[in-house]
Amino acid sequence: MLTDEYRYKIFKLVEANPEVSQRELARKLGISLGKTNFCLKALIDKGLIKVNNFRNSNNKLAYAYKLTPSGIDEKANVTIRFLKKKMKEYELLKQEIENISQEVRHDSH
Amino acid sequence: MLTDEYRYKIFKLVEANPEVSQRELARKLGISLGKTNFCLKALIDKGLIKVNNFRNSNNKLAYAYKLTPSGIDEKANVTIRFLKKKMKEYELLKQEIENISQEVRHDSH
DNA sequence: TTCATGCGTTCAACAAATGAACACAAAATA
DNA sequence: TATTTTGTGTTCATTTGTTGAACGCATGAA
Repeated sequence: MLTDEYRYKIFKLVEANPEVSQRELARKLGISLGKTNFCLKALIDKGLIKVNNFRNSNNKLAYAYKLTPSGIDEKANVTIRFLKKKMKEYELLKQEIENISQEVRHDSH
Repeated sequence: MLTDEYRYKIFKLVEANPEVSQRELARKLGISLGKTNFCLKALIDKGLIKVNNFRNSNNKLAYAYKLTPSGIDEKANVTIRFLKKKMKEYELLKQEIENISQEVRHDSH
């Protein structure tokens, strides 16, 4: 399942390091290789990321994942969406902590 | 899967309203009836909650879920554990929001 | 008696995630 | 050159977690 969390993180990681492998991506995302492949391919299929084969400094064939122009746009959108979601979570969490703290104080007195 | 979140919420809901049905519990927990039954039974099997059959004011047979003495102890423990977990989440979330906010500011300038 | 309601319980079906296994290409080694 | 090793993306059977319709049962209502 491809959520904004993974959209955001994949865009960010790929932009920072286009030569990242799917295995390393999986490790950094904290998810399995299979899911990483699924999410990444979804972004590729939508034309937001493209795959380049290129020769690196050692003349070795390597993969590079690059954000397309629409991918760059989408990264900005997703980042804002994800941030807003996190800020909402933050407020809810703050309230929940206050509520539980009050329960704890109340129960122990 | 029975996590501290549901342990905490079930203890709290059952203590506040022992006559709650599993369907109402499910609704308040925001999970399915099957999962509610699974979690509640786990707490019953551990001797933390006991089931009473009793006659209510209309002489109708009804169920009541009551925290046992060890259940009351465990509720206090779980509440503290859950609160600590939420406070850790809170700090992580705060940091994450700061990081993303900075990215957004940086990218748009 | 018969029907309707509401209870806990079950479990087939679904959804999501995993990671071992695979085909392939390049590099390293014999 | 030929062979083995390494590292890539890809696949998919398996596992894990969740759902909610369906069931048996007990009570109240008709």
